[in-house]
Amino acid sequence: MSPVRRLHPLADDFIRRLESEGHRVTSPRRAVVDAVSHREAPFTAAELCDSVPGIGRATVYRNLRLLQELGFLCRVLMEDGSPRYQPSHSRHHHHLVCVECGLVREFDCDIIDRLAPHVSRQGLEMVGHRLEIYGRCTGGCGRKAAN
Amino acid sequence: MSPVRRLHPLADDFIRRLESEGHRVTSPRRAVVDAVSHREAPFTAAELCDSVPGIGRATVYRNLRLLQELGFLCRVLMEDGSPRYQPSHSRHHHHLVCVECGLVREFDCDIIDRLAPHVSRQGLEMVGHRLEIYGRCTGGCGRKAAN
DNA sequence: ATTGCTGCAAAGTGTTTGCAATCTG
DNA sequence: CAGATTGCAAACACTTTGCAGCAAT
Repeated sequence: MSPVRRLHPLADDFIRRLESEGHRVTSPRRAVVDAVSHREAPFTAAELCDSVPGIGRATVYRNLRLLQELGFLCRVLMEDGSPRYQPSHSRHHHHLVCVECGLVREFDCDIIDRLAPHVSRQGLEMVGHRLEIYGRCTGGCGRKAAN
Repeated sequence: MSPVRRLHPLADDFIRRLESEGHRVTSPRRAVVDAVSHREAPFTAAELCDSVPGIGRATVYRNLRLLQELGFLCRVLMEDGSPRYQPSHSRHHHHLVCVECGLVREFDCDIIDRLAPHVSRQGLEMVGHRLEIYGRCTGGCGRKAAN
């Protein structure tokens, strides 16, 4: 157990879900979960490493993957294809990515699923998709790669 | 100049466009363009390197980038985020990617652009997007990562 | 007491860069 | 000929892995 510092509410939820799925709650894992929970804008793996000093890169990556698998985090691809991570707030959604400040909003819409028949006509049975929309915050976002 | 072997018609077109834009047509470049033109399924940079033996990796990468910039090639992201390349046949399109055989079809539709007002309501002025649809060839594709 | 988790360092990927030599236009 | 292009190898950036020790349950 050890120093039980106060956790972000989201982190608290994640921890509970980790426990309930039989994963061990270690102190490094707790730190990663907590760091992740505080993020507003999507972050890179390297940034996450920086925000949990003293914790090994490998551990950060391993937990990053675990959190993705459990659906706590989603991976967002930036315009150049590089991945960022962000806490996932809803089950299925797309991403609105500001190319200026890097902010990502979730965006719900089932428009793609409605393409299924159209796609099927092209000879493909749809099993998934990736949609990211890039743009600029209207009204100016100012902040650069906010955090 | 040197050994002017017969080129794929598409390659021929690319070469002409390269010339007209002031790029030099060297023999390695010609080889890359030709190799690229023969591909049906999307390929990785490594595969392209293999198909132009004797030509440096760096050269392949540099030309790969040039061809993308000129719009001859498009980059397709597979489900895991890894990039593949494919000759681009139309200006704007999305991709239908078979997760079994790796085949990629182009898919035209302006559905995303029609989301613009909706997105704008979320505070983002859309400047671009990425849409890839994953699925399985109906009727069975058989071939594994064709090409 | 198990056995999952961690840290380290090494090994992988995949892509880019510095630079001298080479080739095109 | 000037300047773009190439090849090589080294450098990079990012992520994974092997393994021995540690710690949560």
